Amino acid sequence: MTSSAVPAEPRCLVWFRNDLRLSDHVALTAAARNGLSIVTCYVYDDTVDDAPGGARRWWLHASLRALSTDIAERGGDLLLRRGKAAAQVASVAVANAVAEVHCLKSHTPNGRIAEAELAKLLAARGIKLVLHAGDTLFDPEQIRSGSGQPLKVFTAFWNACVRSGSVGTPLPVPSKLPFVRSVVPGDSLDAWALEPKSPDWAGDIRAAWTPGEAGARARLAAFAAGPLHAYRAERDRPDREGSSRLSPHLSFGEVSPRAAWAAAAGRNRGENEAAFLRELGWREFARHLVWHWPRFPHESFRAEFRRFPWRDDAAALARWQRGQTGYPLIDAGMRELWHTGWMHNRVRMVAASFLVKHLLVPWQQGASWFWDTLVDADLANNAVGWQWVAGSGADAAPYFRVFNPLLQAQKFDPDGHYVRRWIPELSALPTEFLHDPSAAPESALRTASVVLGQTYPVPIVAHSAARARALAAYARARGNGSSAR
DNA sequence: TGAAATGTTGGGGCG
DNA sequence: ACGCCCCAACATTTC
Repeated sequence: MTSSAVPAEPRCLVWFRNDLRLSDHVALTAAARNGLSIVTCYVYDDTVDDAPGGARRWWLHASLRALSTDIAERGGDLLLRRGKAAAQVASVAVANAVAEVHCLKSHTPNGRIAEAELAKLLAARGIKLVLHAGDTLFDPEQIRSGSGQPLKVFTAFWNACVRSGSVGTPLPVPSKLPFVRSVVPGDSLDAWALEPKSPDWAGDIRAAWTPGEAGARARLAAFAAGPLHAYRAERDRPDREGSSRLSPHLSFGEVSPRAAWAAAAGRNRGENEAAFLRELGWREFARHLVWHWPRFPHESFRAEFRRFPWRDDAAALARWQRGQTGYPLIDAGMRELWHTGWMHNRVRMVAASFLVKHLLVPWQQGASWFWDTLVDADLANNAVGWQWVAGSGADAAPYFRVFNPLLQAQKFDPDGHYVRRWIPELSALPTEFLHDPSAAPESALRTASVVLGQTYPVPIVAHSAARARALAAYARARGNGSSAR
């Protein structure tokens, strides 16, 4: 195919990023209103350090296929390009002689760099770049303290958000979308080979999820009709279907935060609706922090944690990754993550705390594993979550809040359904011993065919000793801090 | 969006 | 009747 064709009519370009939807898409809606024909594109940039990990590549493949279909049904064509985002978008824009490029504004360091480079490339050709704020409910740049500073405490941040105005109604898919084909060719999705081939490890993930805008809307509707009504308490129960499971859909932008807000913020907003909206608030807060502190994803926000005596323990990290720590709740979570690309939030907190505090492994190593295995991995949420657990972040859990995996299991998986589901080798143990097999009597282990150290590991560390070690390490880091100041 | 150690209180058993 | 002890239950402090 040649690329010399000149478009017959004036065009604009909509660049899809982490916003793989047609409804409530402010950039698409703006483009649909400006009277120009619309070319659409997506760029897969795997040259950046926050390129999608394995689980997200699988999801991206399915989601792009869904978006391509949705666009094709409306007479369009999603052009696929691979490489540096700014260069690719600019080349598509120039070849199609577009007047404007529309996209949603990013909050990540790499996203912002791409926008700046793109603006420069386009300006040199007289093309306008129009950035739209549509990835958050409230523009994270605009929310400030009374003295104009960015906010470091969640509650103050969320109060400022809520005070700043009401959240708008989600936009429908534009009724008229004058899509046209690009005059230059793109890649085929299959050629990107985003799906695992040999071995195909995505079987369980495929069964657990329906990527794409339609799947996202169905999930939101099912959540709003059911679990939302008991969300405040049930969201803490990994043994039940109490959470929204919207995170991967939100992270790819298959559903907008505004649509999620609208599903819970309507009439009779009670404690359950408020609790869900508050979780959307943490997503906003994470974007706010990363916007104002672009180093947040990479280094500890609080200085004393940059000199923390972390351990370089590849063996411990590997056991944590594989779900072989000997603490059933943690191992169940890590195996749920590996098999489904997702882990219940309560278990994420306990498992993350265990890596950082019981094993003293730097939070970045845990964040990196989550990045590769979570289908919902999001740069801001991931870093803010890990730093919250580690105690190194803004408005973080105090360092001495060390989760006791046994107590957490007894409290949030009281009947052991969650642990039994993911650790079948322990499933025959009576519930009273299930969460702490190393304390079970020999007879119970024998009856359940559990041989500690063989069929299931002995705990990698003893809880009380590990807790004491973590507190001592923190005291050392803090002590160093005050003397070095 | 903790847990453990420590302190306080009050009922009941008992000499 | 009274003081003493034990200890569970609850509250506070500390990590």
